[in-house]
Amino acid sequence: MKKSELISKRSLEDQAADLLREAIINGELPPGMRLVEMTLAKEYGLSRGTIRIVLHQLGAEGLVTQVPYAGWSVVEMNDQDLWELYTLRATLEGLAARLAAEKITEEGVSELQSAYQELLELCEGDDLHAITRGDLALHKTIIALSNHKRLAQQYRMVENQFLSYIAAANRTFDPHLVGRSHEALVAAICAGEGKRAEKEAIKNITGFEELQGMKAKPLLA
Amino acid sequence: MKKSELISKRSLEDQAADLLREAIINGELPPGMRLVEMTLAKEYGLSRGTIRIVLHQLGAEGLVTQVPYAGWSVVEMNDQDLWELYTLRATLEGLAARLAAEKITEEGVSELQSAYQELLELCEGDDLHAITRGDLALHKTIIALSNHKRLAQQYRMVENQFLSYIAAANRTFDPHLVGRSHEALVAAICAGEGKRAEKEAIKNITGFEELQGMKAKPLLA
DNA sequence: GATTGTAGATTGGCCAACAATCGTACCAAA
DNA sequence: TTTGGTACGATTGTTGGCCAATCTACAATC
Repeated sequence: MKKSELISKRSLEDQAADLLREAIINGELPPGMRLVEMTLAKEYGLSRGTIRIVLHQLGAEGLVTQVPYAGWSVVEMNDQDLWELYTLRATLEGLAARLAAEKITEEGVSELQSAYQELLELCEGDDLHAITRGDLALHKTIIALSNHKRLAQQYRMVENQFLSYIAAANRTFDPHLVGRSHEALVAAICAGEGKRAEKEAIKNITGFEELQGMKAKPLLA
Repeated sequence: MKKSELISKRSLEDQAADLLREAIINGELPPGMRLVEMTLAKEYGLSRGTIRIVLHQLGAEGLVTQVPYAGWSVVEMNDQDLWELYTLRATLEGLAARLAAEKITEEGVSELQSAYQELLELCEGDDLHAITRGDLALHKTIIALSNHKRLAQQYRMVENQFLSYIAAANRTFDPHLVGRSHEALVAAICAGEGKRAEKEAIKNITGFEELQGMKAKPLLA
């Protein structure tokens, strides 16, 4: 543990960005909600300039949109947006799974296995939000194992937009489907089979896609 | 053509961001170059606050980095970064090619063909920079045909980082390889064969990857 | 040589002000 | 009823100045 991480030295900009991002992802600030610079500034006890930078930041992340001189608002998503998020997420996660499998280590295997075990245990219970978090944790582990900073960043962006939709629609994952459906994926990565891992990762997400009743063509032929 | 695009009403922030981005991509501002807020402000005739937002913007795009209280600088890339850009670009372009093929129209075919023809003609000459631009235009056409805003945005980010490296290394594409190598890709898309288009797109980029003498494992098995 | 000031440069963040623009409500004319 | 204008309030766009926090490099000290 690095000492430097214990001393909170993050800029107010970053901290405020985290809070605002979290609020959007949690659904506290629902899609379409208007965000006024001055109001946020007072709310967070910061100046308008600082908030301004934060909003531009979140704009780049695709969480808020701005109409010139009119104002900021939390993004609203339509079917096209949902489709974009699904296809992108599946593709990025496919790449991550492939890379993770290709460079898997013993340590990586145990990390992955423990994340998977934890998810399975959570699926025994009925705390849907906990299951959702467990599922995300597993996926995040795979992304981390791919050791690809840009991939991780882009995946995070997609995931955040996805989460903001989920929260607004008040959806959770189906616990029966979540648990076992990752078995093949985890196995493929641990076995170091990149090609298969990629396929399984994409199948996982496109499978969920159909669950949502979307009309999109599955990415896996 | 939208009228709104004809009326120049863009904010100074956006215009400045474009200029600065272009300067980095062109290599005018080489990797590692220090960027001082006050200096840029005077240079562009803007206030420090405006420049500040622009720098944060470009930071989110991965073109500049900031060390707290120390300053901004144009990103420098190492082998890991190059590898990340290649893998990500290949994957994104693979998805784009697949989607473009799946929803190709007659109009799309002619757009693609004309971009391809133009590239071929440019390859007859010896203006390397023009060939490079033609190549980028073809790829951009494919991205546009996929009709996927988020994919386009992420591809643009990757491409910009890639270009900033290219400019710094003073590289151009090999005209002999560029021209014909896209034939199969264009054909697959026009034929509406998504799976094949995806494969060809990835092959194209990973082929170039090996050209650069990189040790990365090709994405196509 | 290693450590410890110290000074200058630069960012971090705040504030107040004004300009530009948008949205709306309202009024007038056809 | 519809169209057009206009006045107004709200909000963003942009500026300039200000001071604190921090980094960097270099000098001074042991």
